[in-house]
Amino acid sequence: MPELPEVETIRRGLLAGDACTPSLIGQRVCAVSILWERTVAYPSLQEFANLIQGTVVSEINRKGKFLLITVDERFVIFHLRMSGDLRMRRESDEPSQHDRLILHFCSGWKLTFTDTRKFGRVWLTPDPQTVIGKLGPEPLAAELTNEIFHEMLLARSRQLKPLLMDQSFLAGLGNIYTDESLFTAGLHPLRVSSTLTKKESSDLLAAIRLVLAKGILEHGSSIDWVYRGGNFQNHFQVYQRAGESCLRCGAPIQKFRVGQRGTHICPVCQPERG
DNA sequence: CACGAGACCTGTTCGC
DNA sequence: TGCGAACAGGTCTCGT
Repeated sequence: MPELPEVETIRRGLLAGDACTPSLIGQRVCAVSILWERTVAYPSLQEFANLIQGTVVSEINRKGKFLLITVDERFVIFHLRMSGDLRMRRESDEPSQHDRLILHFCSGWKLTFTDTRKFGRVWLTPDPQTVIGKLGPEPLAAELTNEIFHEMLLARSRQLKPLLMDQSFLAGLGNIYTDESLFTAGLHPLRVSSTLTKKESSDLLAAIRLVLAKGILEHGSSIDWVYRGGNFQNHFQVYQRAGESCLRCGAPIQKFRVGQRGTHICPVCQPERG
């Protein structure tokens, strides 16, 4: 599920709650269940359980694909990786087969971290920088200007797709939103970052922001068996559309591998040479 | 520094 | 129908 728009959707849901679910804010932790030990990246299982006990949730923030939940003077930081999901459930609700960690609240609700593939991780730390300190800038932040972004691209000599997916370069893009952004910008995934003109660079940043904003507006993408109610999958221009017609020019969408990741382009709209 | 391969995991889909 | 291979929204580590 989770790239920036999906994590942001989860954050907003936990923050606001809905008709059937309370907000995560204000919940007091009365116990924790750790069902897959490797889920806890830091500290030890024992310390994690001891330190979180009795704390109260006061804030939910996001940086890139990380979700930061403030509990008293510390932060519970989740990374959902490939298949993680977070939701509020009643204590009386049936446990899910893939629950990996559960925060039990005094209110009778619980926050369940469900993660089929077990790649997801959680940290509990007083200093978030130890976990998210190496992340690049938020693509949606106003401080990231066209000039800065162009300089960032010129400072590297890397293929655009792996560079955009590098979280230390830019925080939040994954496979789907990278492919969609490159298509929107009309740039080939293998273009070398240092060759981009000022215009191409600002077009790319605008494309990234447009695609991410649409993704958030549609509550993220719901693919395969993991369904959260997002709708962005119905707006894909190239992702998962190999062989289908480009919605802009009609040429068949191509799929190939870039750095072990399935990559989708329109060969006409995204020529190899700029 | 840049890049590819392998590892970490489970579940679904595809090809024979 | 059955079975193995390939593939999936991510990231880390290692070798070249």
